[in-house]
Amino acid sequence: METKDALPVFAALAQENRLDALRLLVRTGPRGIAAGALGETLGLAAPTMSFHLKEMANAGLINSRKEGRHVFYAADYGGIRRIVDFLMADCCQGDPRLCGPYIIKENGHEPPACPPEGQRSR
Amino acid sequence: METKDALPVFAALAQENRLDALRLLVRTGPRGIAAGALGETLGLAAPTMSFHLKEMANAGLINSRKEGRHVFYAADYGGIRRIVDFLMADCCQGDPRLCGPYIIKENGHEPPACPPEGQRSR
DNA sequence: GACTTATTTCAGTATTTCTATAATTATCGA
DNA sequence: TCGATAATTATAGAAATACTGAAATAAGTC
Repeated sequence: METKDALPVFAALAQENRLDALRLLVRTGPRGIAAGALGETLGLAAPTMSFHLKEMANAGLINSRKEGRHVFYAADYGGIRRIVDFLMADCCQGDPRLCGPYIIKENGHEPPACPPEGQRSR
Repeated sequence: METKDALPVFAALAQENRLDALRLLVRTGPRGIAAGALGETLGLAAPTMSFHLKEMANAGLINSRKEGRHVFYAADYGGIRRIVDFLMADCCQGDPRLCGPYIIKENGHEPPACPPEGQRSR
C-alpha cells in the first residue's frame, strides 16, 4: 500500500462518527447494516450519515450492497487489514522486534503466543 | 486504547507531511532527527514543521529530546504499536480469522507464516 | 553582553471538513 | 399511477486545519 492510498484511510478513521460507524459495522459482521438504521443508531441525520459512509467506502474500509430500497453497508475486512499492514510494514520498519509479531487474542488487547502448528488460520 | 485516544492518532496520521515525517523517523531509529533537519528534508518552513511535530507528539506517535539548542524527535514505537493494537482488536473483532494473525516479514509487506515454536520473539 | 542559530509561539489567511436544509432519485405497496 | 419510504446529491454556512511571516524564547559562540 502506498502512502497516497493510506492517507484517505487515516482521514476516514480520524472522525468520531465514522470510527463509531466502522466499529459497529465490524461487530455486526458481513451482513452489514442499512444506512438509515446506522444513522438512527448513531444519532445522525441521513445526509450526514451518507456523507460519512461515502468517505469510508472511498477509503476502502466498507462496502455497500443494495437490497430493495435499502443500502446495506458492511466492513471491508480486507481494507482494514491493508491499513494495519501498512502501519506495521512502513511504520515499524519491517522489524518484528520493533513492534512485535502480532496475534490477536479472542477477548483482549494483548497479543498471546502464536497458535500451535496445524491450528493456524493462515 | 479508547476510541477517544485513537482519534487524535488517526488525525495525526492523516496528513501527508506528518506521515512522511513519521516514516522518516521510523527508518532513522531511536536516535531521531532534529526538527530543523526534518523540516529541511521535507521542504517545510520551521513553524509548519513545529506544528506538525507537536501534533504527532500529542498523539503519542513520536517523542522529543532536547540536546543543546536542537530538539531531536524520534518515533515512539510503543505509540505506533498501540494504534495497530486498537485497529486489530476493535476493528477486527478480536477474531484472527477475520484479519489474520499478523507476523511482519523482514523485507516485504505480506505476512508469512508464524515462526516455528521456540523461535518466537514474544 | 552582543550576535547567531534552533525552535517555538503568535496572528492572520486560505483551505478543507462537517453538518443541516432542501431537492432529487429509486423502490415499494396500495 | 400515486403516495410513502430509503437514500443520495446539491448547496450553504460554521468549524477545524494547514500554512505563512513576524516575533519571542532558549542555547550556544564571540
